[in-house]
Amino acid sequence: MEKKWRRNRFCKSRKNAKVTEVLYLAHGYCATAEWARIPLPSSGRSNSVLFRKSLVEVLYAAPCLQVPRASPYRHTCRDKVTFIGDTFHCWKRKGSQCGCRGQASGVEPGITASRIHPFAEAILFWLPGYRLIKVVKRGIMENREQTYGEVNQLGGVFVNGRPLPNAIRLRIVELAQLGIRPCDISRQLRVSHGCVSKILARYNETGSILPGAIGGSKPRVTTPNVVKNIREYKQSDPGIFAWEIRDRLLGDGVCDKYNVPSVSSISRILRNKIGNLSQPHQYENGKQASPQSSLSYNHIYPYSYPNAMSPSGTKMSNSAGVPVTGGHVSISRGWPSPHTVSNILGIRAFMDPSAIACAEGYAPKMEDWTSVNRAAFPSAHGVNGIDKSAIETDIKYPQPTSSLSSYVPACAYSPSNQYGVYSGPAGSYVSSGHHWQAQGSSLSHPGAGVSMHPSDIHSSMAFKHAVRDGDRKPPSPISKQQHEALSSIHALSLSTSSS
DNA sequence: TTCGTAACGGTTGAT
DNA sequence: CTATCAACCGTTACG
Repeated sequence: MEKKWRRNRFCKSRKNAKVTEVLYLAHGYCATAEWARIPLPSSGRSNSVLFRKSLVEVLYAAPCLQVPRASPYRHTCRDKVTFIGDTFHCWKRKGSQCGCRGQASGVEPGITASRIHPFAEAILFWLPGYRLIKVVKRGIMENREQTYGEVNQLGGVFVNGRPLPNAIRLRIVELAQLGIRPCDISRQLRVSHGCVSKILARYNETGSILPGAIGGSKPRVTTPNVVKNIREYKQSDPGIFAWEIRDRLLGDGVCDKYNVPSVSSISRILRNKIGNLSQPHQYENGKQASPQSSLSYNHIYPYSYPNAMSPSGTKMSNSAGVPVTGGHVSISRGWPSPHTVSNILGIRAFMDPSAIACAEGYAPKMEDWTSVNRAAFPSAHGVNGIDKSAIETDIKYPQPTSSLSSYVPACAYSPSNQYGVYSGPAGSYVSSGHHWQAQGSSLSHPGAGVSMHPSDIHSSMAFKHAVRDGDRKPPSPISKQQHEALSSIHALSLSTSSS
């Protein structure tokens, strides 16, 4: 934290450095007076234009404070803000209504500012006199040990180290296909532009919206089959060099360039496993290699996912049922259905109750994101169908009890689970030149204010064959609630705020 | 202003 | 069971 602070504190070249600082204060990142004094003006009215501007930008970054641009301060220099219908009322500390009002869209009555956005209350405490009175550390940022989510500068919620929910990733791609600029997508979805750029670039390259496989290790290259071949080479030519063995492994097709052991590995094998050639086949006698395991690590690497779950919930070995596409790193993980948006959205699971039953491990976690999505993006879905008990089963990211719970993300789905929302090893998408151009008529109208219905997307949008991860994951269906979450994402208004 | 990218701090899962 | 490692993540700041 302090590192971040310093990085920005001394980043004089950035015009919006103060914005960042204010945001960090709002996060509760730097709650001590010592920290707070440094960049701030000592008194109110003598503040610089830049600083005032910065505060305005901060306020605009806070989604709860959709105040008229004409006079943001008039509405925000109060301690409390309560939303009543579409009108928000600013309150003084003592509880008397000051009469300031403004329009706030998409806000339910009676919700306080801090529930709309974790920045809000801290900013409100900050603003009067432009002096730091008190930094209110909200629950979401109160204690790092209890923090399950963070808020970026755009007000979006994210979990550090974890991928964005697939629904949002999909939304990014959808909006891009509608012709919306990445910067606008970034603002609208409150996802950093770097992330938008990355996801779009990846989609452009691979046709998949999926994140990469996190964790795990590279598959062993010294498979029993490789060891067996090395032994045979050594037996047939005791004076053979390790690099010669390596060449022969490649030449004989035992390995390819992706999984051929290094010379040092071969040396180690020779030393440790084949050192005593008087005991031939000791390896096979001890650890009988399955015929599958010797087949094709080369087709799995570098995106092996040995722990991927099969639809039946049983562990699937890497090579079991892996379609091998000659030499190419096809890396299918046994996805049976086409890589269409419908499958990406888990429609198959939605239609198939038996499949839903297989997704129990995933459902509650996605639900956590559902709540996040609902909070962050005004949705047409008014009814919250979240299964509380399902949420509570997430032991890794339990729902906090603070009033900010709607902001707290609990994106704890494992990669395999997350991937499980998607399915399909390709086939339906025909790459045709510009990936970013609309591929269906219903998506080809980048006009302003377009409201996109989920069904439009489902029916008209198809994803290219995913050459990375998507087609290597077994299908793991999603629940109805997850589908609802995705729908709520789709129900977003596409109106972009041009700056 | 927009966008690509590297640094960063984080998570994950195999070993 | 824990530590290590190498993959990936999204945010941030820079250019």
